[in-house]
Order: sequence, then structure tokens, then C-alpha cells
Amino acid sequence: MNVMQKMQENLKAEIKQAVLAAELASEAEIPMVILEQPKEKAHGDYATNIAMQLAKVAKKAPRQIAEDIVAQLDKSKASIKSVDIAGPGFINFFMDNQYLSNLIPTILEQDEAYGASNTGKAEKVQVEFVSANPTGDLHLGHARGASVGDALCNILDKAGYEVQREYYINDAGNQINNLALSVQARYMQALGKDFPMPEDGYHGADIIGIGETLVKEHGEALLEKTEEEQQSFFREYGLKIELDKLAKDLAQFRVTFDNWFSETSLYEEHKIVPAIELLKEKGYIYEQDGATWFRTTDFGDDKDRVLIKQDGSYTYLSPDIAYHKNKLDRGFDKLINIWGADHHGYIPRMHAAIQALGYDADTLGVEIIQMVNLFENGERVKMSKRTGKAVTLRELMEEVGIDAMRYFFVMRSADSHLDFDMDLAKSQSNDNPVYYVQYAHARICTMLKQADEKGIDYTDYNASILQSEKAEDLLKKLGEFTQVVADAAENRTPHRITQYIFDLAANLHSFYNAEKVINEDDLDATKARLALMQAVRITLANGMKLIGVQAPTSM
RNA sequence: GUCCCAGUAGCUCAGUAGGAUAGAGCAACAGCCUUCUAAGCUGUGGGUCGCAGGUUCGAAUCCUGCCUGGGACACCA
Repeated sequence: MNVMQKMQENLKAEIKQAVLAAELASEAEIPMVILEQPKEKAHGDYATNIAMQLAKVAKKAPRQIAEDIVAQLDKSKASIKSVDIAGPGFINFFMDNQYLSNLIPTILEQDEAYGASNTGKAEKVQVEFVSANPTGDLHLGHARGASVGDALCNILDKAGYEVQREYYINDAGNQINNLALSVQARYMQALGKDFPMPEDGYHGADIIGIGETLVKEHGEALLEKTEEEQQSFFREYGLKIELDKLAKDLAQFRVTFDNWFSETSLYEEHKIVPAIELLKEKGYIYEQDGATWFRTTDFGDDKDRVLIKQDGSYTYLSPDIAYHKNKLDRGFDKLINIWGADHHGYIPRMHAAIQALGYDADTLGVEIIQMVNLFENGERVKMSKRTGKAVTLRELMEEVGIDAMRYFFVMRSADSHLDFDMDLAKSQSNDNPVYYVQYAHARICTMLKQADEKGIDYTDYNASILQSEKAEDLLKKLGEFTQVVADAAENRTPHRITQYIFDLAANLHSFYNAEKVINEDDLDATKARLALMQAVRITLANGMKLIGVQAPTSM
């Protein structure tokens, strides 16, 4: 618990004590004390609506209740400077902000660890994300999924969860056969032969490249293999190339995984039959029309789902159930899947599967990433998977840069559509929020460097000198960071972090324009401000790290 | 037709598990560089929170109906 949280807990305890002392309610009747931070500064640092909540129990007017509570408060004990009663019965607290100066030593000492908490209680969480089919390049939607997933993992980790990042490789279904056929066609075409692409083939340029590489490496030799051998060869070869490329692109995008899980392994290790058998034992399986059905309607799904088709093959749901059973068997307390919007219809049946396997529905949380629309020159760039003309992750990294992408993709809440403005992302101007935040960090670095060059050592700073309004705003903002990270983790809202660092950067710029940090005529104040700057720098850097954005020392 | 997500300033979006006069950024307008980076700061204007009911001390937030946009509704993956 950091300084800020400790102070809030003190305040809550003191309010509760006052309610009891005023005999307004019994211990059991007191609702949870909620402190909020008012938007208006005039409403204090914190406010509580407890008087309104108690109106029914105490059978008194809220304002009267508020006065009774205030009369019983021990101000000094809870570091309260003054108290107001306002509006319908809000109690506004103005805090003695002396405590804020304790923040700086805390932040400087914790450094890269600042913002960490044990909110997650070391719960084991697995996050599965991206999981794009290894049949082509990653595109815009995957990039958003990767950004959000990675940021969420970082945030969960910071908030005290034990996180594993996993990529599920869809290497077993039809799409891989199509990949093999597509590679074959491109190989034949590279040999100059007239060979048709399969109907559902992958038309991406990358596959053409694979065909050309194969010709370089093998010439016509592959033609001597049997058709079956060729299929198997093209399949393995294509898969390996595609996977290597995915991993490489993602790594460049600063996204890595702890585990790459192969769907095929579920077949090879015979995991699917036992999973279905388990559901059968529990009575959720029935046969009809020659197919095997899973009664997902028992768990609120619209209709039951087929697991084994008439022809004896599995639907996609079967390996998916086996996969999730496998995840749960690995001992995770919580599973999080990050899916594209086009998969949201799958959520009810996966929740059904989780429950049928004997777990609470909320053991699995599914985050839906809404679509990304790309805009360039004010116009929407149309994308088509068919023609392979979709904008790829790699192209975008080259064109707009990784920092801007990472920032933009988590900037909005994941479940709302995102308009990605290429021109804005590319622009090196104050319109671009990434630069705004990075610039704040770079500015501080410059100041710290200059102080260093002037031989100013601020290790013996006295933070309590920092009394200006701007300095206090900065300190308050700094103090919120740990709680913001914890909230972002619990609500799975990485965009909170971008909002936070943007606000913190704004406070920094505002401070910078109001006060000159280095003033050799007033060394005490200079030292205190330098320590403050270092604390802001650390917090900004930690925040940026959570969303995968670099913190430049100069710009 | 059924289900999911969204609808908040001219544009792009926040809105902290029901709270006070609904907030940012961009765009518009007016100012600030002999001083640590102007990629910055300060100020002004801008709203029927899609529409209509309901719940209560109090609703952008919860409930019902409707309108609009997007997505999903396979024994595809």
C-alpha cells in the first residue's frame, strides 16, 4: 500500500468512526464508505456521499447527518486540513498535503517498480491473444489485439498477478490444407507452370515469396515427390515460414509470448476424445441426426452445438473445448481470451464449455477487440482479405512507427471501434498524443542532464518546500498511479494507462511553463524541483513501458 | 427475424461500478519564446448525453420500448 492509499484508508476509517460516534447507525448498518475525487477543485480532494446514503437509516436530512459526522471527525488523525458540507449533503475533504512530499522519496526509491501492487494476490492468469492463423501476414486488427493483449499482460503483472502469455496456433484445420495447396500453387507458378490457386487459397504476397524461395532452394526437385509427400512438405514448410514470420513481426512490435500452443498437439496427444468423454459423463452430450451434440443451452446459449459432424470429423468447437480444458488443467485461476469482434458469437458456447467442465463461467473472461478502420488523407482505406491488399502490421510499423501504433491501439477502450488516423499517427506534432507524452519525458531528461552538468546534486532535497499549486497537482497525479494500474488490471482497461500518462504529461508541461526548475540562486528549491522531476520521469517511463511505448531521453 | 457492441461538443473519444455546474484532444478564436526543448503553455466559445417512458433524494450511467450504425447468427475455421 502506498502513501496515497494509506491516507485514503485512514480517512475512510475516520469517517466510519465518526458515524458511530454520532450514533447515526449501527456498525452493521453502515454502508461501505466511498471516497471519490471530485472533478471540481472547489469540492476538495475527496468527497463522500455517506450522509445521503444514511438518510434512510438515520431518518434525518442528509445535510444534518453530514453536520453530525463532521462534528465527530478527528481532523488531525486523518490528515484533514478542512471540511465542507455542500450540495445535497456531500462532505468535502481538503487534505493536509504535507503527506504528498513523502511520495517523492517513495517513487525515487522504487524507481522502475513504482506503480506495482499486490492487488492480484499472485493469482495465476493466462492471457491468450493474437492467435492469428499462420496463413498470411498480420493485419491491422491483429495489431490492435497484440497491443491491447500485451499491455494488459504488463498491467496485470504490475498489479501483482502472475501472468502467462500464450499464442494458440491454429495448425490443424482446413486452413492449413489450404495453405499447403497455396504454397504448392505458388511453387508451381514460380517454376513457370500454369497452376491454379485453390478456391479458398491465400493470395498474400508472402506466399508468392515462399514459392520463389522453394524454387531457389529446390529447383524442380520437389516434383519428384508423390502428391502426398508434396502436400505434407508444403504444409510443414509453409507453416514454419509463416510462424517464424509471425513471431519475428510480433517481437519487432515488442510483443512476445511465453508459450506457443499448437492445436495439432491436441490431436497428437489425444486430448480431444477425453474432453468430450468428460462432458458425456456429466450428461451434456447427446446424439442426433448422426452427429454428436453438446447441450450448451443448459448454460444459456441460443442453441445446442455440434461437436462431431455426421462425417465423423470434429467441429472447431471440439479442439477448443479440449484446449480450454488443457489450460485449466495447467492450474490457472483465470483465463483471458482476447478475440476479434467477429468471434463474439462464440462467447456463450465457450462459457458453456467452461461451466460444463465444472468451473465458474467467469473463470474465462473474453475481451472483444472491435474493428479498426484505417484513415489516410481523410479517407477510409478499404481492406480486403481476398485480394491480399490488407494493410499489414509490418507495413504499418515501417510507415507510422511502433510507438505511435502501440499508443493508438490502446488509446481507446477495446470494445469500441477505432478510427486509426495514419496522418495523425505519423505527424511529429503536438496533435499527436504519443509525442506529447514522450516530449514530457524528454524535457525532464534535458533538465536533469543540465542540472548534472552544472554539478547540482539533489540527493539531499527537501520535498516539503514544494508548495505551489502546479507542484501539488503534479504530486497528486503521481500518487494516483498505483491505483490507476490496479484499476486497469481489475477492469481490464488498458486505455486507462494512456489517459493517465497523457494527463500526467499535461501536468508536467503546465508546471514546466509556470516554474523554472533550475535556479542557481535558490538551490534548495531547485533540488526539491529536480527530485519532483525525477519522480515524474520515473512514473511516465513506467506508464509508457506498460503500453509498450519507448521513453526517449531527447527529441 | 434473433443476439452482441456502439450512439456524449463540428470531428475523434473519456466519463472512475447512480452523485454536485457532463470532461479531454483536434478544429475555431485571442494571447505567451533575449529565460531549463513553442513537439509546449494560458484563456474564450461550443451539449436536448440517439428518441420516449420508468425506477429515486439524484440517471450519460439501471429497467422497458423504439430509431440509427457496425458485427454475429454454419454439422466453416
